[in-house]
Amino acid sequence: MSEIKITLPDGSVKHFEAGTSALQVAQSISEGLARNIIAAKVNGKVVDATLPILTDADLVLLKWEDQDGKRTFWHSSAHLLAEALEALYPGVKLGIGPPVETGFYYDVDFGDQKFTSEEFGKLENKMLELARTNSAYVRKEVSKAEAIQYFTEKGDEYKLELIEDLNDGEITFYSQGNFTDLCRGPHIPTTSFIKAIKITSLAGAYWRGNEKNKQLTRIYGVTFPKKSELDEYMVILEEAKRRDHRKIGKELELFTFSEKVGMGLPLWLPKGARLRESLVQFLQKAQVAAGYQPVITPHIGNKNLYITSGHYEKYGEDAFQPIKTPREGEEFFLKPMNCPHHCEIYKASPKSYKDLPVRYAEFGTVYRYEQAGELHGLTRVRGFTQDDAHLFVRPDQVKEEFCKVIDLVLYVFKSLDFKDYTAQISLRDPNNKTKYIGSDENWALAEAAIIESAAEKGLSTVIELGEAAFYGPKLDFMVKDAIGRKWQLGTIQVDYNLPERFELEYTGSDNLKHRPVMIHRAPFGSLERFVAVLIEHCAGNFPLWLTPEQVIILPISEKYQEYAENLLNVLKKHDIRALIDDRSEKTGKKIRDAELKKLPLMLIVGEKEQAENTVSVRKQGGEDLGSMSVESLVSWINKEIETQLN
RNA sequence: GCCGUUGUAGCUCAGGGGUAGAGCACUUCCUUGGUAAGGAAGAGGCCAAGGGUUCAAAUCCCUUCAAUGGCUCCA
Repeated sequence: MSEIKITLPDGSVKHFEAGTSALQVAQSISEGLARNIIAAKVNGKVVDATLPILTDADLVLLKWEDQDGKRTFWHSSAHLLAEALEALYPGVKLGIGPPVETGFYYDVDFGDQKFTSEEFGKLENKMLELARTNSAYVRKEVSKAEAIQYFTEKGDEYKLELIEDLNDGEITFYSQGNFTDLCRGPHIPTTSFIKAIKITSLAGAYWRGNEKNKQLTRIYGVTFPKKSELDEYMVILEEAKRRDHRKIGKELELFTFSEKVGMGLPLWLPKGARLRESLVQFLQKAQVAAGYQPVITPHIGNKNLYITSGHYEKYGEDAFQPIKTPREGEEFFLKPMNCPHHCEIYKASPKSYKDLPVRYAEFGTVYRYEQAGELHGLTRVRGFTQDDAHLFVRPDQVKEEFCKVIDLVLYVFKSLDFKDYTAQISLRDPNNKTKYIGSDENWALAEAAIIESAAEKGLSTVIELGEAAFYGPKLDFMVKDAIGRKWQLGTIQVDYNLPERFELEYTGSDNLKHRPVMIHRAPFGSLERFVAVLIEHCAGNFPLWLTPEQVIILPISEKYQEYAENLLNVLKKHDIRALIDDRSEKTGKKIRDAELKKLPLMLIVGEKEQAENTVSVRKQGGEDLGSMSVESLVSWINKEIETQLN
């Protein structure tokens, strides 16, 4: 019997007989540890804890706490869901059942049977019942012929379709209880690990994600190894709902929608507009410092502009339809992006290599006819304002300019305390080039420029194929909302194509005409989406420099109304956004209301303050800053804001 | 656009085949107060819109619109 060396993460090496499983290794350490082992990572690959290890290996024992452990746990839960579905609804056909970020789903074809959310409880109970049978997840290698035979007999055409794409010799089945599924694994040792189950939602989902295929019923669920973890999860969900920008936006009177105005067309209320204005000023200042020049362009553009840019061919049918004029054949589109307009600004005068880079910036409002089912609060709308800019640069300047834009985006994120973002390099889908315009050479140049710049700035990035814009690759900054959905905020794009389409030129030092490269960029992405994500990040407690109302003056009684008004005037002179609560209410009530409106600073003024010409300052949340002169308050506020912005 | 869910007062929600309910917000009056809810009265609704079933519909059915959870899409 040969012996193998198992290296554990702490560097210790243990000797075992070949064929020992990760679970047995765990048992050799302690029974308690073994009870918590969900799966194992052998030489970097996640496998069943029960899989025999045949050679020397690095071994990581995976528990629930590990990301890969959770994924395995939820994947096995999907199998349990499928088993319960087959038991409750005989004849259902199964699609796929993978883990997701939180939980898992299974796509199911119910045929003629009905399944509604009222049956979640029944399904959960069945799953729990099956989990308690303590069935082992058993792996079995099968030949392609066996696999086809099994699912042909079962009549599951979806699985058969999946098997078609698999190679003989790499097909495995997993079984637990009365259920067998085509599956690569790995899985948890037995069903009894699953102690708490929640079926969370029901959705339609196209088979293999293709709109042309049949729509299956997707059942989402989440499971835990302890009941208490499920309870905690439900609390977190509740908390996330409290942070929802649609809820807070309503409560803080930031924005609204009107059926009459039209779906997906946000209306900014005074406080929301104030907030947005602060963001615009903040970025404008940073952009001027970085050498950008503001430009302004109209909200519509002639159809020919978009024929030139290529947008008409790509989106013409799915956009807001053109505005016609009394003149025969004349058509205008609501502008869906600002780039073509900016290209024409570039062309307004001849450019020398000495003029470049040219950086045109515009807070440009654009209109896109998003599909009805896609609209979502402020994050996906039909009319929105991009903090757009286009840089026209010489080829030798691409990387330097790209890096400077990365710096600007990072500055914006840092100022707003966005730490939890992903930098995503979105490249072309190499298997579906027809979706894109432009030559392979230009795409190669643009993709290389992005990858190199991101590396140079030391960004840790993920690469996504097929996520590029149709005219060029992108570096996208993705941020999660309260419930974990990912949204693209900042974006930087390198584009060799539009300069060609618009025949943009500059005269080089050689006195010949050259073609500039375009960089599209938007640090916020759009003000609407940015504000939405910002709200969810800070739960409506905006930084002092940004919040629509910074200070509220709370006179203790009507007797101090005049004093309060004097204070208000002083604050306004110092550009501090302040208001007075002059209702005939007690101080406790006024404080409570100010807290609910998330006002950062409350000034309580009564007999004492009036006599001493001071204010008593309470910060939101209850901290007492004591009493001070209004001048000291102003400098305190200014210092606070300065700290926040640096 | 597709599958599911929802739509009652400004907001949060209860109710439910027989003339619409609560709390908060709002208005007026009383109260003039010291760090998270003072008291009273009042006003506010075609129960999303349209059609059906019924003696009778906010309630049951259908259609549309909108919101919402997903899918697909996202210049």
